[in-house]
Amino acid sequence: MNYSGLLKEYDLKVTPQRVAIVEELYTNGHMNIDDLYKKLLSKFPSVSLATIYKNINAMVEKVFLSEVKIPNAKSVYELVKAEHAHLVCSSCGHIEDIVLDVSTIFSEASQNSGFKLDSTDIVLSGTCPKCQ
Amino acid sequence: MNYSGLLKEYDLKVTPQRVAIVEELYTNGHMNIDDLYKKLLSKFPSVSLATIYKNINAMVEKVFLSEVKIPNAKSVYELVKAEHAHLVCSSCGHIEDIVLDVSTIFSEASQNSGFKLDSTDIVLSGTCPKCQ
DNA sequence: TTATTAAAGGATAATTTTTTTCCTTTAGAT
DNA sequence: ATCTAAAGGAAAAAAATTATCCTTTAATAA
Repeated sequence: MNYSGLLKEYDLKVTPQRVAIVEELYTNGHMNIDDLYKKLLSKFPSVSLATIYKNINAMVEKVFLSEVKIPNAKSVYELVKAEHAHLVCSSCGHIEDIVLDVSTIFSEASQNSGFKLDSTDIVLSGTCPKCQ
Repeated sequence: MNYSGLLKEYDLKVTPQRVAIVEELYTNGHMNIDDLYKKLLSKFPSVSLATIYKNINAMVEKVFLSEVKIPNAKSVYELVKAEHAHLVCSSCGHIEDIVLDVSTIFSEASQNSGFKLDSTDIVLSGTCPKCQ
């Protein structure tokens, strides 16, 4: 995967720290700030936590990453991709993506509320196959 | 509405500060920590922010309140009630409840993932009627 | 009603989390 | 190779949350 290219597409200057962040997120799917910091520290022993924050914020700003708020846990970040929901295992914390057909819910909600909707955030919690 | 009774049902000692918190949430539906603190300050000029935190945590612990994580905003709290989703206006910040039929999504997700699901957190964002 | 006690409130300190500042380094363009 | 705006790192500052300690009070029972 061409991480530098991805960063450029989103008007983000390519630095080793940024490439590492994107690489980690690409590999692990969902990570919180601490996960990222620990991973980056092993590659860049002097990396600063502020660098993680500044970069995550910049990437979210450019709509290259998105923040996923998880019940009873810290937010995780992921690369922006096609719309999807999230599954969270309350037992082991594992998070995975799932594509759902939300059109019914979407129209049901618009009609009943009068809102002009433009995005959905769906997190389903339960127990993953391994933890059952 | 009998706020003291509600608190007792959830094994929470009845204090004026707690009654005020429940009253505010009952009246306003969804409030964040700062909203609550400001409201309580007007009734109890010497109330401490720590009291708000301690009580909110206690009430969440007893499953009397629940935290709702909102995209790009602070969490809000609400009285626990029948399952429902949330609508958020990106323009004015207004939040309202909406009851949706999530059974389809629920079974779709369980079947495709193997997760044993037990709760859904759904936040739909858009523009409310007033802001359109 | 009063006395007792465990819990809650308030003030403050301590932690934790996140952002900002300031200076040095570096990526990207010339 | 040079220049410049932006990024990194260290540290401080700010913001958010939790803990501590003492006082007050709600709930219980005498």
